[in-house]
Amino acid sequence: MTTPEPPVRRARRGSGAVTLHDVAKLAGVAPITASRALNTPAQVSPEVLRKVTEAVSRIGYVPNRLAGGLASARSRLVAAVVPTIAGPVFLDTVQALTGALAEQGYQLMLGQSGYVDSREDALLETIIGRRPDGIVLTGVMHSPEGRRRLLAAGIPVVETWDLTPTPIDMLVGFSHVEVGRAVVRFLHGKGRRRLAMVAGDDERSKQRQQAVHDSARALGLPAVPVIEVPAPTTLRSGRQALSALMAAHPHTDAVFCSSDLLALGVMTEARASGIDIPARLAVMGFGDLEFAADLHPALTTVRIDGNAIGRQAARFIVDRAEGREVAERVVDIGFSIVERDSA
Amino acid sequence: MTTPEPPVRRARRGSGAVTLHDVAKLAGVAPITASRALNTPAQVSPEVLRKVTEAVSRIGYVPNRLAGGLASARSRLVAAVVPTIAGPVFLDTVQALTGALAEQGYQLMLGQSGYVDSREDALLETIIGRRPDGIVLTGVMHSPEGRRRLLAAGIPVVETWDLTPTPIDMLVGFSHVEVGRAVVRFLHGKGRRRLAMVAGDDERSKQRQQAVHDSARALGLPAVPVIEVPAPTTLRSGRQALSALMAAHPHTDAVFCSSDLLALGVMTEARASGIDIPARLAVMGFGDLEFAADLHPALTTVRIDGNAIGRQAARFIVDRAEGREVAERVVDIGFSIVERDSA
DNA sequence: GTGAAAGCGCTAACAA
DNA sequence: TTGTTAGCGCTTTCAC
Repeated sequence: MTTPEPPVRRARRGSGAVTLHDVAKLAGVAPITASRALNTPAQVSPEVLRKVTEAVSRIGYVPNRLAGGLASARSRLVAAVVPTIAGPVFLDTVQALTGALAEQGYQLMLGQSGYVDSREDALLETIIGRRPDGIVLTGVMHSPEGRRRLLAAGIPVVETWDLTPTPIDMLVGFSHVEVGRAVVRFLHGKGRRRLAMVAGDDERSKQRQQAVHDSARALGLPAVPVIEVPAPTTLRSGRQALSALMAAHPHTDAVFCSSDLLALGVMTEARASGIDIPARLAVMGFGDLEFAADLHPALTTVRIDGNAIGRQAARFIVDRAEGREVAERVVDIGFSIVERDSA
Repeated sequence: MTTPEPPVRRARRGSGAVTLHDVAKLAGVAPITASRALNTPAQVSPEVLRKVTEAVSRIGYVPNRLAGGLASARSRLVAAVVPTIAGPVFLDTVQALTGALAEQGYQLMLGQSGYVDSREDALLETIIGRRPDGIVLTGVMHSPEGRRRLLAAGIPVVETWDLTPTPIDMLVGFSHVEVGRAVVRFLHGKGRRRLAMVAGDDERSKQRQQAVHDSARALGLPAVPVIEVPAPTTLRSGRQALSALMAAHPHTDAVFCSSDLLALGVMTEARASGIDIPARLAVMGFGDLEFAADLHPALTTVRIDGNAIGRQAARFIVDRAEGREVAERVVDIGFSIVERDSA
């Protein structure tokens, strides 16, 4: 007579990977102690710390952050949304963000809002599904519906590259209106009177356009024609825009472009059609990308410190994730006009 | 007289977020059924599907992918490593990768190997910790130690932008040796005899250098001087390189640059010092970035389809993650020489 | 087609 | 300082 078999425990086999359990066993401590040794080493005795550290390197343990994130409700993941990564404008910001986050043990997930047929809500859904500790919106407009979902999910949000009057949460940017004004003052101060703009069709560009328009009027300058080009801006659209501009407004003596790449396009077209820069036409860019200083003539442009924006955004999110209250939720990173040869 | 209180269950409160349990309750089914309705709708009855779908949208349920990934050992996360995101070379690849993965419900994590004081093993550790379903190495060299760790972790690896003889796992790229040969043949065919190179100091560039050197010798051309510039390549280093080159080798009649940005720098410097392109000096780039066609003169360059590389890499990884065996693990994406005006 | 039970690997809460 | 217990939210396994 046989005793009834106990129910067969068909335990799900783990992935076979080394787990914290293995470390703990090898070190002769409880798993939680091993966990503490790794996460808050100050809380364990030097002896335990040593044993755990040794066990970790002996068996090549790499903590499973999925499990850690699930248990602690802190994923150490940060999402960044850009219109497209292919435009050079936000690269510095993304780079700085990635780097600064990595230094703190956080990682960046990249989302592109401008990608073909990706509806905003689908993007938000994939992002929220990862339960990131924060989300950085860069050069991105978002629907009221999107704002609500983000807020509802309780995810800290940093908006960047703008200074909206009603931020969702945190904000690091600068005033595009001020940029518009400063550029008009600058060009006016250089004796330019017939200004024009070549501008991308994004929201921030529109703000600068409006400011340029208003400032020009205030200074008694003629109306400022605007050639709109689709975002993302390219060298090609800069060339086309200048040729359209000169056809319609041949007496233009200064062009403010909404990106350095557009400015390069304008300069390229100018050279191809024998327009002297800056004698006949002043050209200003926006962004101060790395190449701006080395163009010929060197590009006068509006310097935006994308790197600083990225670092501040990272600081905001890490502070919030670590439970530190963020005193000032809005940082104006400012801008400056870098005067070179093209204007 | 009071009955003894049951032991207080201080259950850890959930984050308060809506879970699959809530959906199931609302739909009147078991959680696992709700799970199936969402993940494998073909397995449930239309009636159940309807109820679950409705419940989801009613309470705004967003699945927790951390939990899902932990339970299923499939994170639907893919890591990409680039030297730095700030250089324009790999942008198309990263963009295509992000987009193609997003379409399949996967997400991209970005890692930069060239960031300050980030040791390779630290980067690998953070990546492996997320248990990604795949990792894409782009323009990145990796130590034998790194290869072993990746392999040991069982993570599918796609190397890109090169055709190494001993791939770790999967590979999508092209032959830099062939590029070097083709460029020399092309320039030789155009009657150029005194070739030179301006080259970044990365490994792939070295392969092209060697090939150029060998091909030139085979054709009986004089030795090809190389001006090395640090990676990432910039417009500025292109300018400096040309001026150094012309000082040392004034009779050079063709320059092959290891990036379009370098080529733009060379062209800029040439113009600044009155060197006519292409009459006096032919210039070739590498990459065929978006701006190349619109330069003045339009840049003759080696076209690399970074977008296709990204899409193929995504396909490799998704195929593997979905359990489809990848028949051919190496894809040569090829290249072509785009003849324009500069050479 | 649907469900109960168990567990993925980790950490919060409590207790000692 | 260390350990026990009970989950985090989901999917696998097995059974019906």
